[in-house]
Amino acid sequence: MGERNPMSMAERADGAVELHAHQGQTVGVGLNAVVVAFDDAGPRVLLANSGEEGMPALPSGPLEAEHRTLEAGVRSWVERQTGQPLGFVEQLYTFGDKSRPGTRRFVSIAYLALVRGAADERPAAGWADLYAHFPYEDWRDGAPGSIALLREDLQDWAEDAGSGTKRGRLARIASAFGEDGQRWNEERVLERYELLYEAGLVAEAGRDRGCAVRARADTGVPLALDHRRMLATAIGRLRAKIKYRPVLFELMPDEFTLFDLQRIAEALSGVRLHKPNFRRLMESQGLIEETGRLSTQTGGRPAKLFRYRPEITMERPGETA
Amino acid sequence: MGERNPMSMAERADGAVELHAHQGQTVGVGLNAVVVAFDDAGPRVLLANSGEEGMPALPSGPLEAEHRTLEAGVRSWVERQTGQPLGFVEQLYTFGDKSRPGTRRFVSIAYLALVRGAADERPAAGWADLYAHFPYEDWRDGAPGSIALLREDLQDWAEDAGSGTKRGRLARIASAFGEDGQRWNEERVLERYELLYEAGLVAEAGRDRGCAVRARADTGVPLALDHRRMLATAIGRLRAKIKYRPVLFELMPDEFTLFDLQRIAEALSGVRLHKPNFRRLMESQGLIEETGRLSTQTGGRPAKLFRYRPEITMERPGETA
DNA sequence: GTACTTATGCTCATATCTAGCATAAGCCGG
DNA sequence: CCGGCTTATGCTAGATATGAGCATAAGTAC
Repeated sequence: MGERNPMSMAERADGAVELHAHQGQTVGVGLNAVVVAFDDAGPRVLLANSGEEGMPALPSGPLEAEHRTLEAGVRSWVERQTGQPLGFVEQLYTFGDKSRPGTRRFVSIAYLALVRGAADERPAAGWADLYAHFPYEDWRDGAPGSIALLREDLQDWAEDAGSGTKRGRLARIASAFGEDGQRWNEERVLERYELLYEAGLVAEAGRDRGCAVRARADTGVPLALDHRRMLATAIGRLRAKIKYRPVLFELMPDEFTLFDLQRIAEALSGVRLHKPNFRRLMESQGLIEETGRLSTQTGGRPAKLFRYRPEITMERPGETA
Repeated sequence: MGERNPMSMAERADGAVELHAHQGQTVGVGLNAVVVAFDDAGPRVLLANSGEEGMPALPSGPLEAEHRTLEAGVRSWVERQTGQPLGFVEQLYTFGDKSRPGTRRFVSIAYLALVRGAADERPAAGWADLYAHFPYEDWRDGAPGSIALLREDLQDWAEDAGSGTKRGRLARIASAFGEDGQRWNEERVLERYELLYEAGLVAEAGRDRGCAVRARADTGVPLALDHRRMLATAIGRLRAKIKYRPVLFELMPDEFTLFDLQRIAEALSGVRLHKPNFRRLMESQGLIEETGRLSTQTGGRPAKLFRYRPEITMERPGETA
């Protein structure tokens, strides 16, 4: 229980904590970052080394006195741990449930960050394939192979319950995985992950409850603590946000083709888009302009290069959720 | 920086109430609630008494050991301070900037809550008129009287700056207040409040900086600390959310007419809606059903009474942002 | 030059949103 | 009982956005 166990504040709490708890508790505040980028291999997430059971973890650290703002604290920790400076940063969610009775409470404030380029430019940092942690979220080449098995596993879990619970579970499964009639809603990433967790189909569930995982389907590479839940929250938020805010450009280089843009939109949302429509949408919004140059890297007809016009957007960073 | 261990949150708990990080940081975690309801007089927000300069404050209190979850902590504090039990609760944002050098850091987790009925049923609690704090946000009867003067005040503030800053300020004003061409976007509540704060046009700005407020326009009743900012965040989120989630029903009685529903939607969003279109939208979504009864309270033709069908929605509470 | 690849532009059908108008069905004062 | 008032309810035309397919342009590889 020593230094090796990274976020084990909970276990280290001394008795004084509980004794005086009625006064308002001893609370540790942690900052976590889901840093997303994109390279030739696809969407990536930045991971730091961790101790806990060897599972990789998000970059994170405690809130410190020098941090003028929470956001500054996140930037500082990520850069210290991975060398990666952050561009766009936005608060995601604050997690603070009491983990186990008798353990010390820990509040974790999770952030989403987007950076340009990943392994290409900064191979030192620990970039991982985003979809390695959520294989069932990638529908770019049609329904993932694991999805049928996954549904069966979930079905079994629903069957195990009493009729009341069972109906509720079936409804939630249908809503999250788009079963009857409804179609796949790519934004419900967290809903899906939570179902899998409750159903005991992800490794974290087995770890936290000390029982074996009975999943036959591939439910992805686990992360330390509740970091995969944070990642799910981040992906869901990002998938929703790219539809109404120009966040995509935070991932793009200075110059790009419309198809580059589309590839990234598809990679993040996990679904294929109709090319002419995507192009029309982008051009109609007035957020980009031609640079006048062409890209000959296409393999076919050269594509016009565009640049983002940040003047258009004057969103204030941070809490504009 | 003795500890290089990236995730060394393992700091000793040393005081009864707060954590001393080795950098000397102590953190208190507070919970705040923006509780919104609706009565005959319009939209209301629940306020608790406060000490600070006599300004009213949101119900709030420190996170305690008994609170199993953050949300449970919020419910507990609101009920303790105002007697009001909460229904729908959703996390809003976590504020944690260092207020003044030398002061202890405080992290505040703000929640949005919706309850049915306000002064009607529970006159003891401190319900205040929501738009008393944001008079310029109520466009139900056309542009508020203060808006022209407000724009002039903001204009003056922009003029005061150097040309670079000035352009930025003008752009932000135009974006937030919908000046040239753009029309009023009712969701940008926080953006507007922050502009007014920066421009020194709200009482909190004068209070925090110790200088006089030069506003000629009515910029609303101030709240303690940064509570009006939280309220602005809540209103913005709520205005956005009623468009794509059935949150409106959290404010409604069991039975209501379509026009009742519309009045509340208008009260929250601060703009008038087209009656036939609102009605069509509500009826097409399948979220409500007729009870078979009629309301004769209309003053004209009696209106059909409806009830909400919660079976339809199986949103998980909490983090489904 | 021919085959292949990707970019780009256009059109049509379908949903959704906006706005105005017409009718229904209660109340009220005579 | 009647006309005038109020509010509820229903319909429809036009504008705008979305979804999907097809035709053409302009490079590369052989």
